[in-house]
Amino acid sequence: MIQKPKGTKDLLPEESFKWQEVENKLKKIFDSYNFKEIRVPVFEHTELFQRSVGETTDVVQKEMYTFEDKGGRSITLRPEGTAGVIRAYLENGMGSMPSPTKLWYNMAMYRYENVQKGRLREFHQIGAEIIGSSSYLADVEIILMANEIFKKLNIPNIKLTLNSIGCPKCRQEYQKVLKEFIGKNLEQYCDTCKSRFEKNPMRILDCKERKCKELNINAPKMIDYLCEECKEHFENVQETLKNLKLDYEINSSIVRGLDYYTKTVFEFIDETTSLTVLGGGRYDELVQELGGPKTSAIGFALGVERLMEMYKNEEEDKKPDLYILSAGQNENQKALELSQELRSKGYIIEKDICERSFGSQMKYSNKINARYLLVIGENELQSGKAKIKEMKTGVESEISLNLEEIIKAIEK
RNA sequence: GUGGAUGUAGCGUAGUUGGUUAACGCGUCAGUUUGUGGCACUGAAGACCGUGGGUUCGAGUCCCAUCUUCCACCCCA
Repeated sequence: MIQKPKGTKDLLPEESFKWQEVENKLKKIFDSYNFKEIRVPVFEHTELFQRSVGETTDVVQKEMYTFEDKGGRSITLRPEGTAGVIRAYLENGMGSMPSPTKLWYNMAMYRYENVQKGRLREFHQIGAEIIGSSSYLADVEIILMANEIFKKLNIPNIKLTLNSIGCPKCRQEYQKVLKEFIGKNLEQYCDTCKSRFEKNPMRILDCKERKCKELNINAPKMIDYLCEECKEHFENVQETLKNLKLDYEINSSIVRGLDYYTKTVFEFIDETTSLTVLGGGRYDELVQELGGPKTSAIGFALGVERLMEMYKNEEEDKKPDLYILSAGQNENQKALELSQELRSKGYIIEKDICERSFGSQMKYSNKINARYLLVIGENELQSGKAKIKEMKTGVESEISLNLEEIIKAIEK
């Protein structure tokens, strides 16, 4: 038997219904903030991700599904959503539409990772982006909207953590100080940290090795080296969140795994698994980096599979309103006609399509939890009268065999 | 990429120190029931025991490899 590729998942009806429920709820939230949906290609030119996500990141270095197509182009299955969205924003001239542009997406992502809990090779992210605002108010709006998701879905034990990683200006200054600090004990750090020292020293603060963590305890913090503008921006964000009574925690070790982030970065963490369910931040340089005009932006991405782990179904999938039981050529024909008419009126109708026996159809109608049962046999066809039965109570009533009467009976 | 565990019908399991046609429960389908479901009873279908090698007269049981799934590291959503 051929199995599905490693790190992929089949969504069976029971679960896909749960996904729909969540998707519908999120759609309502996005609508209420006036975000519009965007859909972009699953694959892009590899260069797009190299330029945006960053050449030195793990995502680009070892996790991308990259291949050459038959025309010799280097193509990559998207490992994240923002790059493609910004590319589409620029390519379609969305910058000349009323600004800011507020977009959301729900797309599959692809990363060649080692599979484990909450980690797949094909996974889904629901994300949102505000393009064209440098104000702290945009930060607040995107964080509020993210927070709304957990509230509306009744998901407890979610912690919001915040940090600011500054802008290229203050980061340069900070990195100098940081390198000085780390440089003193560089020998004691792990190998990956050592290799990051020159290219991207800030990533060292994110190392989970116990030894490195200890060494980092007294490391200078980015927030202490923010330039005036970044500092004020971050203070405004915090001030506003406090006024809104939205709890958060400053975590100076959040640096995010993608290079394009600036200023505010944040993560919503599931405290029971300590997995990041939603992560995001500001990216004021990315639009320019991808060839557009200087444009500030901020966004987040939510791991759908991770969210689903925490979400408890609130509704049940719909059951058939009516099962029409029939046996015999003419009877089947009548059942088919009635089914089609009822279906076009929006009712969920099930009928025999296997030419099964009376008894089998009875059992089947019960198994699929049909609300009502209508029997069409020889007698009914001749007399024009039929019995319709409410399955739950077993109560039967006689009706004329026509649309109006059937609808009246099942609407009861 | 590194380390550890796992793998028997759709699902959950049994399978005794290697020894004939791989067992059970649930589920599926059908019959008892050409005219009313759930219960019960009867029967049927469904597994080359993850895959490929090897050891052996003989392998679901032992060995090797490989894949999958799960866990940890790493990284991230």
